[in-house]
Amino acid sequence: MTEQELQDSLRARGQRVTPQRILIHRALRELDRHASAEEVLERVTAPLPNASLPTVYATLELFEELGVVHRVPVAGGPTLWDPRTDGHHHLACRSCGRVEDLEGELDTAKLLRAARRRGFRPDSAEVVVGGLCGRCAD
Amino acid sequence: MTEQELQDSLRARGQRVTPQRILIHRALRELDRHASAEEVLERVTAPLPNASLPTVYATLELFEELGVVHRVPVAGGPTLWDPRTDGHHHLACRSCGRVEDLEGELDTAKLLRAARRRGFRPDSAEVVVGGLCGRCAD
DNA sequence: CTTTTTGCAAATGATTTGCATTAAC
DNA sequence: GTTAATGCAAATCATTTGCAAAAAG
Repeated sequence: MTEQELQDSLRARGQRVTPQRILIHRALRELDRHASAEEVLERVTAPLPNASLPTVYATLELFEELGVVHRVPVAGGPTLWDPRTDGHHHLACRSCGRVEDLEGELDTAKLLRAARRRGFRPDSAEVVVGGLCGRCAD
Repeated sequence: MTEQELQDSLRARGQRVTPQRILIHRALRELDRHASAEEVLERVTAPLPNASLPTVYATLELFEELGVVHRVPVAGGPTLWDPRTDGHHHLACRSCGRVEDLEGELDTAKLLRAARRRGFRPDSAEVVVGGLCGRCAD
């Protein structure tokens, strides 16, 4: 998502366009990996020395509602934020906790049907492949 | 997993069999749903009034290493513990945070291959279907 | 000018650590 | 007897809240 699209998305919901929001979005794009709120703040701190964690948290949550980012809950660590907005899968190292994107098709039709049968209204189906990353598989 | 199997599993790793461990395992089986450490403690407190949270946390982590339980990271809440040891999938309500088991087959061979191509040594592939549960889909 | 957003300080909630005591083996 | 496991109190880590000041529209 471009900066212009973010601004449009914000205005469309009556949300204000602030330097913090622009910079947090830019930080996520530039980090180009799953980052924690702390990591985002660090990156935002260079251009905006007084930026605060509460603002980062509030903004990431807002972005999630706007569909700008995905929240990736992590076992035993801070939740990570993923700037990709398309449905995709994840690799999670159970030793170091690292989470990476994983490309690949998957036929989830059967599972989604099972979910609906349970009264659930599904809107995503993502796989987490667990195991050991190359570095930890020693 | 039966109580006997748990004891064998503990002894096989040189771990001691304690009433706390037996009762925490029993609590998980009897709760028969994804429970938080707090909820496990509550249930253990009846037979063992002095049981403590640190012991519950340490024990659940040990059980995870033994493959006795699964840890389910939850966004915006305490991590939940799942007494099922077979690979299975999850439904996660993005409104109330509830997590339920989901039965169903899935061909993950292609994804696992992609994971290995990335130097990853995968040992599980589980789907999280996100959306709204029946109650929250109003 | 009005209302939202921000930053700061403090609060909360979950989980972990240090350490003396207790219990398994 | 030795060593690991437990319970307690206190610490830590991630995240949220209250509120006055600053900034967006």
